[in-house]
Amino acid sequence: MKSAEKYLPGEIEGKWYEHWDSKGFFHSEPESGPNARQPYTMVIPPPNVTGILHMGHILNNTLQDVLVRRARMMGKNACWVPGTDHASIATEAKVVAKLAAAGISKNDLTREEFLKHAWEWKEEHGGMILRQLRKLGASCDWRRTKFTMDADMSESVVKTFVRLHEKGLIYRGVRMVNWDPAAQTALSDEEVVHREQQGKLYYLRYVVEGSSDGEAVIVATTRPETILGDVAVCVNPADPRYAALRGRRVTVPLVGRSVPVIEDDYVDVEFGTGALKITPAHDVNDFAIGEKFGLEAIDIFNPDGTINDRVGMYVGEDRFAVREKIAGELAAAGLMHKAEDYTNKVGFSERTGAAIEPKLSMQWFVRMESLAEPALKVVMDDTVRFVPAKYKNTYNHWMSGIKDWCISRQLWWGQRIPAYFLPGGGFVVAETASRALELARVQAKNDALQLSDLRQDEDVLDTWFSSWLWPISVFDGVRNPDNADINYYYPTADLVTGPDIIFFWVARMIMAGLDLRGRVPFGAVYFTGLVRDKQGRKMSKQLGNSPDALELIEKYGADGVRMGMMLSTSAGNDVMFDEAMCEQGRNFGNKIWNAWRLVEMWRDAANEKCEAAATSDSDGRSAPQPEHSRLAGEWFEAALSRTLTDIEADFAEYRISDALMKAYKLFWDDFSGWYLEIVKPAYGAAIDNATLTEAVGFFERLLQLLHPFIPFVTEELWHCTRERGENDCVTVSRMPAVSASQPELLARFDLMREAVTAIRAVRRARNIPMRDALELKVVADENYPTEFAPVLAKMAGLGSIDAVAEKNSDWEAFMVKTTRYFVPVGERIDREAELAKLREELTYQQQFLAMVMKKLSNERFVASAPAAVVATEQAKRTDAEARIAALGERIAEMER
RNA sequence: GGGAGUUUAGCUCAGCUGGUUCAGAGCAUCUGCCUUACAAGCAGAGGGUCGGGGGUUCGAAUCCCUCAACUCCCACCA
Repeated sequence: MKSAEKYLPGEIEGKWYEHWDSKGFFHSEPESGPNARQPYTMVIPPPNVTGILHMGHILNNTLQDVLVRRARMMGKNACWVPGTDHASIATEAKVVAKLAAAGISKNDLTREEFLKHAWEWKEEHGGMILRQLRKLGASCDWRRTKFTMDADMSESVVKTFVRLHEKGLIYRGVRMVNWDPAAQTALSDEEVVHREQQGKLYYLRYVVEGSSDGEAVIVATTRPETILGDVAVCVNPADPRYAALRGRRVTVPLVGRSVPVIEDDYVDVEFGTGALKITPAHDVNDFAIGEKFGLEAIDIFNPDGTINDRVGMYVGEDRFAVREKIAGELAAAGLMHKAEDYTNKVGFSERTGAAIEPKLSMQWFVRMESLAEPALKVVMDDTVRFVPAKYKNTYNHWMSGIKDWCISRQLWWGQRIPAYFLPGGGFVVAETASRALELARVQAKNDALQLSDLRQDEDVLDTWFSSWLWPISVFDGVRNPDNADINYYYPTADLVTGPDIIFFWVARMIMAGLDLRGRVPFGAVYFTGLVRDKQGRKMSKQLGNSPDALELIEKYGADGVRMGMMLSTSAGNDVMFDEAMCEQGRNFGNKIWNAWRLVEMWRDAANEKCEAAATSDSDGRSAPQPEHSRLAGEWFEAALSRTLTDIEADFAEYRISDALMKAYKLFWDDFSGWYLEIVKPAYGAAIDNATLTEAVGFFERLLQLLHPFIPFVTEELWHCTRERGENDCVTVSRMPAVSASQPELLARFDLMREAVTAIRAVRRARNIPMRDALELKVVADENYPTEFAPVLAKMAGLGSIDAVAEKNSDWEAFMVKTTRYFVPVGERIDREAELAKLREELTYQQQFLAMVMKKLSNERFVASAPAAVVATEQAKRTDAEARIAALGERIAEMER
């Protein structure tokens, strides 16, 4: 295949994805036997089924794809399972909104009707994000695509619920829960976000009963509307101010209810007035106190946050409207002592944004303590490695103080709780209705009980109750715990996700993994940061500061966008995303493209010559390989090998951006800037076969090295380097092997490069063009890379290199390490400038030597520093002394 | 209120258990080049008291203390 003239990512990307997919390169099956490959398993953090690709997904999935593609090329049997999440509350909210727009209220529909709409919505909008992931190049095993509400996945969820219930880890009870009045469901603690809010602190007068002078207790509250549910006023028993109130009763303002004054040391004497109103139904602490004192809990709210008819005031009005209104009426009635500005933290629903109402209700909970204990241990001892490790702290803190998990949601979209209520009270929990009936008959001691007598719990389970099974359920390991897939693929290798769901998801997956399979679900968790914009703001829809992911891909190519992301990310740190990075990525693709065009040009020229030779019957054999090309090959082999080694180390530490940067520099600087320039034939000359073969070979290995990062352009060019069958793709090729490390060779090549740079500087200063050959003189010592002289000659445009012992006055001089080089520039030498430069250099070297000598003459240094450190200081001294001597000589010569 | 983290060049970040001329990289900037692979490029250059202060040490960007700024997480003070 011949490369196109210009690098246009849009023209090649889609084509290759289709090809990979049609070949099934990303599909994995378990292997066994002596030749079985090791699995490398990863499960995608399932995006919301109706979501669309945003920058966070790009970051997250590119990282995963890099890891998966690399593992595949390292000879592992890579399996990356994709899928989507039903996102109970968010999806239901969307469906409700859509129905509302069509004039349909959820309340008018039956559960079945609503679910039909929801499934329609899912079919229509679902899975778009998965198609977008293909654009990004994600090498998922699409045949394994899962949805958390697929029949088998739901079965796994129900089975797990039953199992945990049997183990006594699930219970039902009336608890204070976080009530979302918008979604009209309970939420787990993790789904509530606390934000500061400007409000008022109202000081209300509770008149003491039986006092003639209108004596009152002043109570401070931020929520005056809740006085409707007041059942007591509480003071600290040690508070002398209220000693006289012991055993008295007070009247709740406006409401007129008579409530007792109780005493509990929970009350902070310092805060407010030291007197607290007790509203057990609407405050967690009040609830605890209410229980302690056996007080009634008066729930004053409807599920939607309006006032109910329990008290008969403000019925049907919204809680916030009532707050305003009641404050005014209290003031009018002289029951408002004062109101002051106050900032407090209010909980909001993560999904709907509604202010959370603490509400007493009957819910299902999972007992967490016994699950959390082993799950904490495996993270602290690195059985599950957290990258970066700082998240171990966060995890530890949460796990140590873990609360029970409220798993019931008053929604329809999700797995319905498999609990069945009996007509005469009580309930049974079972995987199926028929099993439930069996159990119910036993429990009720009534064989005549029919299915229609049972009433299944209306609630569904928290979405995370299905997500926490994900690494197991995608391999059907819940229903069939001994199947081939789960045995081969579990535990997975790495998990890539955001720290924001460390509790929601990561912690719970570890618990589920340990509980269901006795093994952790993954070996490492790589936490990505948040994607922020250039100004450091979180990317969000509201701010509109998030670039359209697909437009970016359109503009820079998926390779460019992937590269832009990878360049600006390090584990756990937020990504300050800058589109300029994508441009850099695109430019890199262009660089690779053009480098190939150069090599291809040489090849075409060589072939033409060969054909011409064949027809003209003359000798068509290639010229012998020039020495500089042979040397360049030797060097680049070593450079490539070193980079491969370094990159391996980076991957072991999950330093993906470092790895990419190394590959980037290897390609751009070493390969394109040096190797290709060294072996480039003179204008009009043909390249020799040996060099051409070697150059193509290097190019192919570079493509392999780069492929995990930028899969598309590398695949395209892979098919240009030689004729290949349709199965011969870089994506399924084996990563090149590392050859022997040659640090000495690389170091000496670098000395040569420095000499080239110095000679180029001389040319620039004297305005000597490359076509004018220079003669280099060198006082060769052990730091003179004599073996690379042919390369030096070519790259610096030298006519000759001669060993000399002494400097001539019209030679311009420079040093590389301890080696002295001279370039005769004839009349063009600028004596004064040269002298000034030399003196400056001399001063620097003298200062440096003085510094070294100070160290070395410090007895304590020599005595306490390790021998190796002292030795390097000695070497520095020798070097510096040599340089100073040389500089002195040169200056003396110049001055002569 | 508790905890964690960050602070190094204009920007984004490396710098692992203190010691290689350690003060780095990429991008950006500036200078000179349209040199037949690439101007999405080439050859170069400039740029930082490593947040402030104090300490430990022969030696500190690196360890300790302290102050400051920013970020995140957790938490029931009305």
